[in-house]
Amino acid sequence: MVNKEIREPRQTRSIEKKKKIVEAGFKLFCEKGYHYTNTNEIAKEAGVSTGIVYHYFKDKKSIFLAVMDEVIPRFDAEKIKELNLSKDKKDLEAFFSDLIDKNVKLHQVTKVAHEEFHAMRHSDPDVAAYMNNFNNKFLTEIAEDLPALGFDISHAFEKVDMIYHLIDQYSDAVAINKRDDINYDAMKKLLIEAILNLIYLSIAD
Amino acid sequence: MVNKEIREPRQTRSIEKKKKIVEAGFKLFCEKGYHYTNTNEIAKEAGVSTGIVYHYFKDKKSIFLAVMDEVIPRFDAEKIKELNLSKDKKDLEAFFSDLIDKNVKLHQVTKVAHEEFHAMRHSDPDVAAYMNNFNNKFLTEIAEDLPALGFDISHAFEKVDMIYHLIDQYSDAVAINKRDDINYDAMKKLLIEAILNLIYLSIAD
Amino acid sequence: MVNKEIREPRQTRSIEKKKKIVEAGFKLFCEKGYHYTNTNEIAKEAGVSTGIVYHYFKDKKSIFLAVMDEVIPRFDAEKIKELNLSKDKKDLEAFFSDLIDKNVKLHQVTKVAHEEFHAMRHSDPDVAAYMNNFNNKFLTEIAEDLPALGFDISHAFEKVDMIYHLIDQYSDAVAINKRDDINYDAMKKLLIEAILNLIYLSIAD
Amino acid sequence: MVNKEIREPRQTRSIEKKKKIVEAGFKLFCEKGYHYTNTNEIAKEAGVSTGIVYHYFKDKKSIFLAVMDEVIPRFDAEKIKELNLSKDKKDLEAFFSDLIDKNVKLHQVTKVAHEEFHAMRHSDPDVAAYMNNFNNKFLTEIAEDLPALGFDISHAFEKVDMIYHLIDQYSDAVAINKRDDINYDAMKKLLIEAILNLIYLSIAD
DNA sequence: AATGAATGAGGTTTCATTCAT
DNA sequence: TATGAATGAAACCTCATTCAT
Repeated sequence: MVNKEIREPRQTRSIEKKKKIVEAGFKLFCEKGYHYTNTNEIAKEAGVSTGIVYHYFKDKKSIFLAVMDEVIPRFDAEKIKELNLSKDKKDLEAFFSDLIDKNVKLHQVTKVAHEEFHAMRHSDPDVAAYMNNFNNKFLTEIAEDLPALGFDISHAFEKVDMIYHLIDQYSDAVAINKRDDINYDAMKKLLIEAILNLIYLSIAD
Repeated sequence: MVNKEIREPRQTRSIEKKKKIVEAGFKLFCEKGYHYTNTNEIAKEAGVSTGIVYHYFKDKKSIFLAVMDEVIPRFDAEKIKELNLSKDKKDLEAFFSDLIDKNVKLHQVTKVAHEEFHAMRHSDPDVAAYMNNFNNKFLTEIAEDLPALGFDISHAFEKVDMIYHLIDQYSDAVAINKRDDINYDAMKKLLIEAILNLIYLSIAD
Repeated sequence: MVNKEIREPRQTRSIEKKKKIVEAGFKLFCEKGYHYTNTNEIAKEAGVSTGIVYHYFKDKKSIFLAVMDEVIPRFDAEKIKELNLSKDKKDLEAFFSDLIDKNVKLHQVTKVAHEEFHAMRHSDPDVAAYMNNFNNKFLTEIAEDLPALGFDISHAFEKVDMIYHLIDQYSDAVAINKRDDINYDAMKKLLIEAILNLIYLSIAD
Repeated sequence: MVNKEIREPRQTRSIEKKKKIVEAGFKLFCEKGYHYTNTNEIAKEAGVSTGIVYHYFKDKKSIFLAVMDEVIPRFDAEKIKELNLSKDKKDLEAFFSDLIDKNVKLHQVTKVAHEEFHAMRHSDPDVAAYMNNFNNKFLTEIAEDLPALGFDISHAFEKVDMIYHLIDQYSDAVAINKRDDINYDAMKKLLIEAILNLIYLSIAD
């Protein structure tokens, strides 16, 4: 029917309105989940009319995708910032301790958002593609940057992937799913040891 | 001739019907996600009428809860079976290699289910409570069994948790989200080394 | 998504409900036109709920198609009945006079319906295909039946088509779009003469 | 240097803009039908803004009415031109053959428009009034012109009407709704014969 | 005279749940 | 127990029209 592309508004006020919709979507998706948030609520939360939402977005899912576009890079930007910040660190133990602490905090803040993204990933191929692609790119970049950071290690891509998930898993556990029988401080020490061991591990091809 | 009908006891047939509904729900939730599966489809897939679904279940969410109740233990039973099966193994390297391979296979089937359960956690406190407890209980059990299996290691709970997630993460990567720049055979070797290192790692409290 | 075929209800009460929806659609489409009738109105007019409409029909257009399916054959059945009725007529002039009169009356009754069908034909290919097919089949059948009726004329198909439209056009003019400067009685006589001439006309191939 | 702008008179530019909107409306109404064309599309097709459309036209229907006002006369002007062009023809057979051919060509373009106008007639009394009058006026004019063209025939109005519709019907069939079992060349010959017969037909009042 | 973002009522359709049988 | 037709609230989305600029 109508060739209806998603508008990229030029004027400042318009961009702000689009942003407001994305922010409203982000807030509500986090609070209630994608499927329990309806477009009228998003419009109301953004302080705009129903119609204008569809002026800027093709459909509800596009709002979600825009939220991801907006939010995920914001999170990962913070992660990379942490990384750069410690470029000249020689004490790897302290570096990872720091990195882990920061990641835990980030998890505490972004928890709901990540959960929702994760949830959507399952039932929607577009979301899945987006998230997989993003994570992979992120990890590949880090692995590629390692030599410049002074690390010349074998199987960098594989190790970075493993380390990333170890840290993420730990952060997740601390931030979201705490167990009584786990000593998280001890676990953190184990984690750092495991990471350091892993970095200098070499295997026979 | 005497009309001698074979009468299936009602309760049994009921239970079977209920089971069919749960199986149908499980299948469809995995395939399409909770929110994209409707009750008519579940009924059709189960080979029963729409109405009867509401005879056995209060509402749609109850079907989901029943699926969790029914399905998650089944998976974990399989996992534990694998573990028991190799109780007498002395060669840990070979043991973990085997365990990883089996977990990869299991993953392709269970991952979708787990993701869906995880996804629902966000929008429903009942699901959240269930999920948070389950995995934890499973891991706690394994850690508690370790001494009986001949392993007397420090920080068993923490290590089991880390190892479990390392393996799970690897399985996930292989089964679902493969990257081009990763050599998964090398990664597996690294993984096993890391696990073995971790097991005998000791840290100062 | 869901494979949702249009149900063909078996039970009598269901069939009646489906019929009611079609009748309601027919009535409202005639009164207000397809685009000015909404599905809620159809449901209300049929005395059913909105939902059940979509139990029997895939979408709004399907209701329209069903109305056509139901109504057009009904009209044409009447036309053909007239034709059979006069199988043994020898006086062609009287026969056509009669046929024309009846067609005029039919036009007066079916006018609105036909106009609506015609209107939809333009903007909807499905409707167009249906109507073209129907009319063509109807005329072809008549032409094929002519020998059995005792008429062995050349170019029967072409002639039947022309005669049909001549009569239809006349009926339309009388029933719907009367002009002051036309003497419709005289026109009818001309029409009959033209038809008779046409029947026995032969042309060189 | 004197800033000497060439100033297009406002009114003229306005009229041109209005014309563009009408042309756009005509094009889109023909292509997709009135109800499937929205005002934004018309504006875009006309190369103007949405707002300005409502400066020149009260509402969407007014655009349609303007399209009719503008377009129908244009077509009929062409038809009459064809007629005049052959004023001095003596060979009626050749004349009609030519007229038919030209009408067939014209039909492909005008038919869609006429159908749409016709369709709108049903749901709108304004359109109905306009349409009912227009064709009638056109045919009346031709019939009144006939004596001046050298034809002094009885029942001119009725015959012109019938001939017009015979040709139109034929053109329609050839241009739009071709059937396999019809030989359109033969049909054309029959058509011309029928017309000639009709012209000189006299009936008893 | 001109723009195009903005409005919001209203349309079509879905689906968890109920109910007559 | 069992059926599946029936309900109707609520979701997503469209579009004629208005309005701030």
